[in-house]
Amino acid sequence: MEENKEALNFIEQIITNDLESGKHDNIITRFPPEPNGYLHIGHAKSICLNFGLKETFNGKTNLRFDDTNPSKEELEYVNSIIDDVHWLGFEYDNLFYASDYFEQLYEWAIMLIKDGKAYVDEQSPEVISIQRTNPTINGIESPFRNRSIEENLRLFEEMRVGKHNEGSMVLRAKVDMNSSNMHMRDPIMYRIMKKPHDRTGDKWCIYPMYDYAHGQSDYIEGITHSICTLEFEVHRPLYDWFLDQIDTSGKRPRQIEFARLNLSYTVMSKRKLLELVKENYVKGWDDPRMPTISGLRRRGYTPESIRNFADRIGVAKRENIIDVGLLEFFIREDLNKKANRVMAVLDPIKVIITNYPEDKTEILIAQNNPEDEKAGTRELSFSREIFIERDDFMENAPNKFFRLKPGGEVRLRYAYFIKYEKLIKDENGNIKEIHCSYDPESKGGKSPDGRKVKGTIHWVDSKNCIDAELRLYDRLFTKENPEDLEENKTYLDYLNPDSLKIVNAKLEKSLEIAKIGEKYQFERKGYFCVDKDSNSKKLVFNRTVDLKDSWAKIVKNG
RNA sequence: UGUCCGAUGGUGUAACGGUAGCACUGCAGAUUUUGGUUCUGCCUGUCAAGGUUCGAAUCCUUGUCGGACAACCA
Repeated sequence: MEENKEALNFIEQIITNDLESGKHDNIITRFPPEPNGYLHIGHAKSICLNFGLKETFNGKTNLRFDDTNPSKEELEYVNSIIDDVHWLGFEYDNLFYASDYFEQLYEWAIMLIKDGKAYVDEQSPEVISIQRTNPTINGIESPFRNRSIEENLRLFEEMRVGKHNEGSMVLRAKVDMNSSNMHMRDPIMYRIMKKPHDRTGDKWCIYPMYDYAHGQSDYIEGITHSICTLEFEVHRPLYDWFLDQIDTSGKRPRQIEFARLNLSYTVMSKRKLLELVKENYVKGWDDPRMPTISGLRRRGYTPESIRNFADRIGVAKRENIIDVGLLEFFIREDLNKKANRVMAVLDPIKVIITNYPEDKTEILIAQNNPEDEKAGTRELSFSREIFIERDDFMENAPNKFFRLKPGGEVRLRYAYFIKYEKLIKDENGNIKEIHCSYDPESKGGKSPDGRKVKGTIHWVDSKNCIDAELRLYDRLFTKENPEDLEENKTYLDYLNPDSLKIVNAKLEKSLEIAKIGEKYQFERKGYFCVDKDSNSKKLVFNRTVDLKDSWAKIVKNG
């Protein structure tokens, strides 16, 4: 056997080098979400990356909430994030909060002031912005930039104790007002925000900004490789500048950026996802059409399928849009192995088997999963009247249509061969029922004379079936990249009006005891899972994904 | 416009100066009691132009195209 040597992505290569060179003996990564929304599949990529590094290099990974802005953050989000990380199958070594470090951060800020590297600015956001000008020309220094250390110390202390109003002053780092990198033009370290914090209560009314808090938090935790997305690339010089102020050993966290995940036919920004929820374009963060982890979970996706997906898409620095079809491939692959098969008729039409005894019911044996011997078998009831799928019959069928049609014979899965006899229509010409005859010799789906029947269709016994609501989902947006806007449009203009279709289906009786979250393959129709809206009176299923359908392709391509 | 980053089939991602490979998609076929699964085969690619070299996707130069940044958000 050839050794299966996986190619390393560029981050793994950096880490390998750092380990070989002796820069680090072991590595620590972190996943640092802000608790201001639910995690989505893009976060899953980051989670798999960070926790994957821990596994590959036998290191550690912390979950750290970047909770530096109490005006946007909520406990609900903290809890959902913890759930989602666990559900994906990862265990963090430590659970931390940036707010754990507020006191240390404050002390370092004092130190910076004492070093003459930070100052209190009393200008408005507008003025500060104007003075930063633009990257092509030098900035303008704040008139407060060079006030005395004593005054800075006094004012910063006053900010902390709440003596000043929100927006009246900020603490700024004294970096370089002429830098071509705007983030270096005296970035704001602290702002006044008189809002209680979920974890620190009303202890603080000043809160550190991301750029200041993030790197220092990494440092406190001993993070070796601080992995973030590409848009933070320009922040890196500032990340390093802040670390320069507290450490010169070189054994410091290193920020590495990679390209975030984009998926076709959906949006991935938290702001937009929040809007979809708040404005009721979807029914909550876990709506199965959402690209959130909780949405995918409810839709019927498995953690394995998402992890396999994350593995396969790789990690690089170029912008990308991954075809949502790839995600679907991985859930089909996983469910094909795991999901038991059952029969469900989504759009039922009645078939009467005229030569089958009126009061007879028999039990047939069906395989639960042809991909898995151990899945066992189940019993199916069969009688004179059954339901089949409306589009499994065609009155004027082309040659290539090998389901039920005049003059044709078809196999009822695990049951009998049946032959078309006649059609009963209502006064409007709609088909009411189909009359067929069966071959009693073909029980189980095989005929002793060995004749071939090309088509096999699914069915349920009309006397012994249950009703259920099926929610058939389609992509949420009609445009491959809903953020690629045409004139005068917003991404909302590309919402797919048919992203959810609800049908009432007939299911085989065995599904009666199906439990919330259970996943099935409805043969020939797709993978479905039991939704939490189910109750003892009514079962509700979500369609996770349909099956590949080469007949649909033939129809489509003529 | 200024700085930074990136560019390999339709979509992603490898190749670390030495045969451009893999996955998905697409197409064709085989098998099949799911038009599913499985199996086989095929199509399509190094942004451009120069240079270095026996040899360049890879190194250098220039250009082109795409992205990020100019929040008291993260």
